[in-house]
Amino acid sequence: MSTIADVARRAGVSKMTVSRVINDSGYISQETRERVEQAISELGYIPNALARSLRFKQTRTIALILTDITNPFFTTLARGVEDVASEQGFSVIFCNTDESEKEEAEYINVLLQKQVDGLLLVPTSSTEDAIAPLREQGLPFVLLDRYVPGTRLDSVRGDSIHGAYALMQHLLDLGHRRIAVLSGPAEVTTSVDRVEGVRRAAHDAGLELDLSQVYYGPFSLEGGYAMATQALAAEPRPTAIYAMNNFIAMSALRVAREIGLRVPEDLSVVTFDDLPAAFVAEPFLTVAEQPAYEMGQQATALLLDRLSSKGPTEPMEIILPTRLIVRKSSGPVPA
Amino acid sequence: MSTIADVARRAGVSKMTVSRVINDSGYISQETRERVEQAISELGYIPNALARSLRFKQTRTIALILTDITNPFFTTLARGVEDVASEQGFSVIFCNTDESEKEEAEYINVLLQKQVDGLLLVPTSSTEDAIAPLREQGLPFVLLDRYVPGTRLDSVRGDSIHGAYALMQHLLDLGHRRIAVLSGPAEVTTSVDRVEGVRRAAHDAGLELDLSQVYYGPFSLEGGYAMATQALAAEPRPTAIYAMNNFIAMSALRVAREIGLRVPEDLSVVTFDDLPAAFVAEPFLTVAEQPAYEMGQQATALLLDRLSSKGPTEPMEIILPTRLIVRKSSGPVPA
DNA sequence: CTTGCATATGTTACCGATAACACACAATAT
DNA sequence: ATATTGTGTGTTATCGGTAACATATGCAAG
Repeated sequence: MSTIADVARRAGVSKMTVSRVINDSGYISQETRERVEQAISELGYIPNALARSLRFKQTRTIALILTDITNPFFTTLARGVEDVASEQGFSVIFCNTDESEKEEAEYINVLLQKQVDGLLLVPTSSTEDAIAPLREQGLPFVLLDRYVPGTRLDSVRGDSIHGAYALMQHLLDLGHRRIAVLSGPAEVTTSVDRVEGVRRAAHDAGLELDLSQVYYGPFSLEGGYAMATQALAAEPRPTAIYAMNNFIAMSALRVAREIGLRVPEDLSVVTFDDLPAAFVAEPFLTVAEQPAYEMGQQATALLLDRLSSKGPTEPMEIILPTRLIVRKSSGPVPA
Repeated sequence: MSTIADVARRAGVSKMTVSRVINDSGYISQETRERVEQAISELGYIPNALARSLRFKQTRTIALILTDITNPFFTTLARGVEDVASEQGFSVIFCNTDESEKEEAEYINVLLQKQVDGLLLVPTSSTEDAIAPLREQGLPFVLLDRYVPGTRLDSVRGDSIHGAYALMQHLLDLGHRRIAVLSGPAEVTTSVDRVEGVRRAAHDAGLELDLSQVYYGPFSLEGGYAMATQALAAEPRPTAIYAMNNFIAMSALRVAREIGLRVPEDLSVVTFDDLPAAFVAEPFLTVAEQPAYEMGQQATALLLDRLSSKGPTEPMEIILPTRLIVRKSSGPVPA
């Protein structure tokens, strides 16, 4: 691995002259430039970005901390992030926390050490603990998908309240009254907001949300399985299941099948988050779809914007609309 | 952002002493250690990994270059990579090439500049062009999923030949003889090997593969759609479609539905790559499943191993077995 | 003929860390 | 009493770049 000094020696000039050729800055005679370029290609010289970063205090690297890249919502979002970042010459480090605050804190610590220019974060907890070090070190960051209540921070997320409202309204319109809500963790803002959307829809229909019908658990297949099992064992059995994410919905479908319930004849199932068309031959689930790719794009654009513009600005909250897609998993109340 | 010099000043010692405290190296009196630790926490000092990396020539960062993180096979693989890497204290930069050699070359260039310690690469082309700079700069790398024919390089991949063989044998056992093979790009080794597996299975059954029934196209929904449309328009129509990846299979199912063919009654469909259980309520496709997560894990383990052990070793090719999972998308030949 | 500016290149210091070496002092060995 | 060893700390140089400043030459303007 040759350095700028090697190139300089070979071309018989100073390091500075080589630097000028590389960065096309200052005055260089045509002849010198050619000699330097010759030396560069002979040595296969590649500038060391580390050294540059050390001086410039800029790594042109950002990080994306999410809970699990394996969740198709986050996969798509990650793709949106990487597309925008790479277009603007930034690299993306990705990290999976699995909802662990400890993992999250460790990743943040490492990323601070690595001097990433900015951070996109799907926060695991609703407290400010995780982001405290970020503020302290002055690292620009944008919250993704979730936010931290009571703070004003840059954040990009789906419109959970209205999305949840529309989905609930759809069930109510179909005549459902016994609706089991399988939510994510009670501390996560997406859960809270979606339950709130559900509550409002019920309220606006002249009903009150039966809190005993709201289950809380992890946003995972296992969490969904446990909640669905419990919910469907209740008497009288709910006529609809309202899942707060795709994993939970998938488990609900599984449990329904296991206990011999047909969807939607015996049980309606609706959920947040759609699955990419590439994964489903025949789209079946009625969903509130979030624009995951755009979320990733916009969060990254916002972050990179923060990096380039110096002055402090008002925090920005970008809330993207969800889209209700009615399919075959929801139907009228069974007789 | 405070530096080691700030800490030293505040604690009234030299930078070296602070460095010793941080790294717990050399001799330090208890009293000095406490003063330094005090200063560190007062300043919220975080060591600059860039500066360290510059000295040590080690960034503890690797990169993963793949075609598209959105493909569930690669998503799962990426998760395997990140899990092993983070466990060993490495960060992962991820890059999507979309099968573009230009993108690939650009990413590689940037990553070389950023001094990543190693690279995991799903090569876009079958030539050595892309990896030439890697060898030249002496950057350790492991090929993933695909390889470069005629070279001996570290690589981890699925057993395409035997996987394809088993899947073909399954179709032949069911009595299918008119089988359309919807392959990926003809230059990609996974395509080549899978077609070879198909050919061998046919040969061993006393048949010869009808090359006019082999279609080549991108490993994408669009590619699959075009190939499936063409294949199913042929006369006599094939009784089975053999897709070489999940996207192609999904499009094949779509085309079948569009032209009113029932699967598997009118048409059997089999494919490489399974979808994670979380995405499918009722698993339907007969597949040759590749252990994507393990592939990511093993490739990363191999790469990190190369980084820590100095001496040159024999290149290692790890070929992981695929698993035939027979489901409902394949059935006997229609009468 | 001197001043001034454009052109071309080199020198020094620095970004933030650490290895290697130097130095000072105490305790122990001879 | 002196040499040796262990302990604790500081100084210098370095990783690979670049900003800021310094230097040198040629040519046009006053």
